[in-house]
Amino acid sequence: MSCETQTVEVLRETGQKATPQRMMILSALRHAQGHVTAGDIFEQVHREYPTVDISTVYRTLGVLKDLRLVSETDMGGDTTYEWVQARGRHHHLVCRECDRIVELDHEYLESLGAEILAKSGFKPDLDHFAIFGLCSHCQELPKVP
Amino acid sequence: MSCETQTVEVLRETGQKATPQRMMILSALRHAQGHVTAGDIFEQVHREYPTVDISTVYRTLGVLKDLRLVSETDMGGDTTYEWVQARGRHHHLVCRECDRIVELDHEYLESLGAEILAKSGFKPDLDHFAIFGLCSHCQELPKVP
DNA sequence: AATGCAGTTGCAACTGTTTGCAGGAGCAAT
DNA sequence: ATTGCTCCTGCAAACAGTTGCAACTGCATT
Repeated sequence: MSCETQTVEVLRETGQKATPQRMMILSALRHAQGHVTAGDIFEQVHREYPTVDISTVYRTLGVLKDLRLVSETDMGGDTTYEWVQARGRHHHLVCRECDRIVELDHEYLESLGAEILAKSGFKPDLDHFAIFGLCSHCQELPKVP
Repeated sequence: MSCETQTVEVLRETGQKATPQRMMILSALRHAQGHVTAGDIFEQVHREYPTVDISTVYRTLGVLKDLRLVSETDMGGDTTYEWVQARGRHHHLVCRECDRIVELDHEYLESLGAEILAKSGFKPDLDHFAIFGLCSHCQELPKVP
């Protein structure tokens, strides 16, 4: 079963509809390399289908996020979205001084998730985290703005 | 040294100024129970000092956040702020189905922070986290919107 | 007490994101 | 193929939060 058909199934199973707008947004997300903003997607879809509205993009991203098909992350600038199957689970360390971003392997959060589930019964979504802090470089600097 | 004086010192040491507006925002933050939004603070300060602008509130919160005197957290609604000394480090588990919020002890994140620092040299700010997921109650439910 | 300058303020305009609404369209059943 | 119900869409208006700017002010220095 193709990726497209599979997503359509998931939508229908949850009582939702596969509209042309959604298909184009889906396609833009899947073909994107890495993280994209709602604006990026809007721009791309708008080229082929000029009447789509940015609110439809946001609403579709919301639906896909609820279905856990895309991850939503705030890394300091505009909110970014990513097709989760594209890259698997990974996270980001965002430096609050220099804004540099380093990737973090999922394994670091795996045990945290298991621990929280075991002790409180809460099942955390640990698909895509942004953790702010100071990178090794900026920790040594005597704070020069 | 009082809490007020101490904060004023921190501001001056970093080349910043202790203005009446900032003092009132500071006071509103410290006397608040728990998390407050920028709007809450604005409303309170505005009563005594009607000419303050909401942008001043946001800018002051930004300064205090950079100084690590307040924490900033997105728990789903408007961004909330908290005077860090008031409650110490704690975190929140936010259910994506029912929006219920459970507190999480700091100890769960302590080892994660140490591990990240040891292996990547990045020093994460783990003052106040919001972790989204499914609470134990909603995991059992057959998804009723 | 007066000075000078860097940091701060209020305003207004702007950004990204969300929401209410009335019309439109997908899809399951017939 | 038609129906009918429900969900979805585009629009416009609203929202929280940010930014550029000219005027102002805290405060270190004298």
